Amino acid sequence: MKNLNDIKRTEVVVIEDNKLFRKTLVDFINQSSEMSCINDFISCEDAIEKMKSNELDPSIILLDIGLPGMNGIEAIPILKSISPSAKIIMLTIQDDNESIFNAICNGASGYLLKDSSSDKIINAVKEVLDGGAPMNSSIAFKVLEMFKNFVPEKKDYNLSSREIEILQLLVEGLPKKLIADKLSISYHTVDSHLRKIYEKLKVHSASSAVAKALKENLI
Amino acid sequence: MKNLNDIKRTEVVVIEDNKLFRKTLVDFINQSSEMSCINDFISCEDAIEKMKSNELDPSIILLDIGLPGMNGIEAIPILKSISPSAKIIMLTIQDDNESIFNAICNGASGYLLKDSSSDKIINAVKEVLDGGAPMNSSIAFKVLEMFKNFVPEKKDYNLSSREIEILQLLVEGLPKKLIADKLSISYHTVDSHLRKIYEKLKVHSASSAVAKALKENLI
DNA sequence: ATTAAAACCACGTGAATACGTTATTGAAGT
DNA sequence: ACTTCAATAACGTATTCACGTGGTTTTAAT
Repeated sequence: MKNLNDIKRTEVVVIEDNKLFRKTLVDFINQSSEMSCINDFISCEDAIEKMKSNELDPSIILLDIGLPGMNGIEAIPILKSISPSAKIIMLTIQDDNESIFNAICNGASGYLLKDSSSDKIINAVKEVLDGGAPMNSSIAFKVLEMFKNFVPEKKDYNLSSREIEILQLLVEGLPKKLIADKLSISYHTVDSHLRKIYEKLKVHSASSAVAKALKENLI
Repeated sequence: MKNLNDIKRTEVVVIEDNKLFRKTLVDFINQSSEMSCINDFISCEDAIEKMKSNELDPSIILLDIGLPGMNGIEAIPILKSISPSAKIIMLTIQDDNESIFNAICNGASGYLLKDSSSDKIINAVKEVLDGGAPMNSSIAFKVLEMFKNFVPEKKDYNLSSREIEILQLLVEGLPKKLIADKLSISYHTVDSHLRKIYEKLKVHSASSAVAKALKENLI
């Protein structure tokens, strides 16, 4: 029972429906010298209600996804609104892209699988407090895969730099005349550049050119 | 000196210009029982040449970014073309978004900072072979940040479903008349829908509407 | 030096567009 | 019952557009 009050321990909240796993987690946290589990909940609804009324403000929330009632992902933004400074670490068996994607977009700070060793979990808490985003390397792999999907490989239409410049202004919504003004060139020059752009992109309207430019990252 | 030939060791190649760090890495790899460093290079040019002529086919390439001559990021696709099954782990001091982004897009399988412990590096190799993508949690954090930037939070412009339908066709590059034909409605109806869309999106041209629709994922 | 390509400019025409204004219908909400 | 609103439709007009066709100048590569 030494060192209990020597330093301010990191306050952790656990939200997990499985009784055994929850107990294991809580015990593990309390056994460490740096952390203390100030509360544990069986559901998000419970956590949200108690955190509101009791004004709990943990530094870390360990959150399962597969919970009865409100699932962990939906709970993220709500928990964040109650306790804005809390960092949320997902601790779950769900490792499908959809879950990972939504957790990230909702603002989770870390994503571990439940089969992680207790050491890893404790360590993840430290890393999150340190500004990191701990995740299993298999999760990281999926994130990278998704990431790559977001970046379309750009075909090369051989646009000159001037053409790209004009395409950019077109994407900004400027009509030919204003493009001409902005570049201090004649309307007719913009016109002939645009024709060349249409030809290269194989389109026949400004809208199509804009769509192609944005979809294929030409700008 | 036992166990040297008991099992097939994972063949690793190191590309790193700093002599001391390279030696440290190589020694560490060779001291482990699972891996063996079959070659180490001071530059990408060196590695590419020798790997081509000697038909080296390592399972893992540890690759620095900040190399004299060709940098590590440019080298990724070349190394992959020579040795397609090789997984590449970046091991570098560069932790700017640009470098991370490019390494990922070029197909790196892992991304560690040089200050990682040797244990972590050895472990990363195992994780990569296991289909994971090991990375420091600070790197992971940056990846998540970039990831979130790719997913624009969509504002709600209160477009009706019909308006969205028409906006989609506009994005496909169809002129009003063809949109009308496709939906079997009058040109004038499309026209008035588009006016409403422009009004809601606060734009004044088809191009701008297309740009906004694509940038903000309205479709 | 010659060639090629990018960037520049001009005129005209028919088509398409943006927008003011007005109006009918039917469904959803109060 | 009343109102609001999406969806439909129409007419006119000034503006902008796409594209045919004709150029010049500047820059870069051979």
